[in-house]
Amino acid sequence: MTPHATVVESLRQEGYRLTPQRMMILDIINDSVSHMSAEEIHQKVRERYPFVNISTVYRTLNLLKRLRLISETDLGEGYVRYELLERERHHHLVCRRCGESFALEHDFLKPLQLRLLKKYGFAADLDHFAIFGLCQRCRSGEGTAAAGKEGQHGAD
Amino acid sequence: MTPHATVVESLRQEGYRLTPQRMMILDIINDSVSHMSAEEIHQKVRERYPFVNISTVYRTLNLLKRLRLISETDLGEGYVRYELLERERHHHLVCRRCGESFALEHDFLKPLQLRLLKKYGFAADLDHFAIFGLCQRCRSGEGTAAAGKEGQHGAD
DNA sequence: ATGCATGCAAATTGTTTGCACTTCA
DNA sequence: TGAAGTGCAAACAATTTGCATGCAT
Repeated sequence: MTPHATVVESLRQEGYRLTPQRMMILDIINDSVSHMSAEEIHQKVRERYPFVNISTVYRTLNLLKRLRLISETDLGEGYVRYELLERERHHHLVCRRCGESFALEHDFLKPLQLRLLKKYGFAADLDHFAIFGLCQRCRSGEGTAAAGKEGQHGAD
Repeated sequence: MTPHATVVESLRQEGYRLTPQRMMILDIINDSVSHMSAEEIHQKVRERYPFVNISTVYRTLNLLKRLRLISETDLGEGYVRYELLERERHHHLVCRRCGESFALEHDFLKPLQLRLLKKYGFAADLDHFAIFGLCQRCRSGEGTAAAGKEGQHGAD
């Protein structure tokens, strides 16, 4: 599948070249069901064409990020995940105890976004947020305490 | 100034030792006006007692974080900042273009926190959030584009 | 042709860890 | 006295960068 036309056009319009590497990386991100890490993207790209360097992946990711074509999300895993911004907005509730991650509809954050815009004229990038806390199960004491990461991490 | 009694007691009650290093680190965090990086804390501590190692700082910070006595905030600077959780909650709006940071009262996030609790039973750690976006000035085109960090970064 | 893009390897950097020594409870 | 805490240095791992080469426009 080819990257959605808008992404490609965004690149061209800004004067960036559409190299095979960038195409492949875009393809991968576009095809993926969920958000991927740089390493995962690199692996996938190499399955098709083994000579793409990880630094190229990072450089492309940074470019797309700067152009706001992809979002960057820190789920507290020690690396960040990327995803096309075209996708339907969604967010995550991440339990700091058991590590479980729950989806959160974007509508949940819309009021906040709107208030920030109205009161401060601040256009928040609430594209793909991660909110840390304690899930219901862990709160009620029966937490599995599996892969719990401590602390409050970033939303992208 | 001595760390607030509650913090000290929290430590003791959990069975942790109250070593001079931990005291000093707590003092520093407590005295500081704003949130500090691990490196800054280390520097300050060394002004008083030059033999405290950076790894001890990190270990102490992680301990306090685990006990939820301090918050960890990622302002997109490449390192995280720490702060006593006793403090009055506040958050940040960080402009991705000019890098400027604006304070945001906690009341702004309370509705979200409440809704997450009610609907999902999820107790969000909305202690010290950072929300990235475009500030009013930059939106109106007169952005200074000073230290702009690209991408969407985490709240702590 | 010419400057943007890539590959490669080395560097960076915040943070963590292993281990021996120390010290508090 | 014995586990918890510390110092030190080395390890880590994700990401970035310098530079020579290559390719798109």
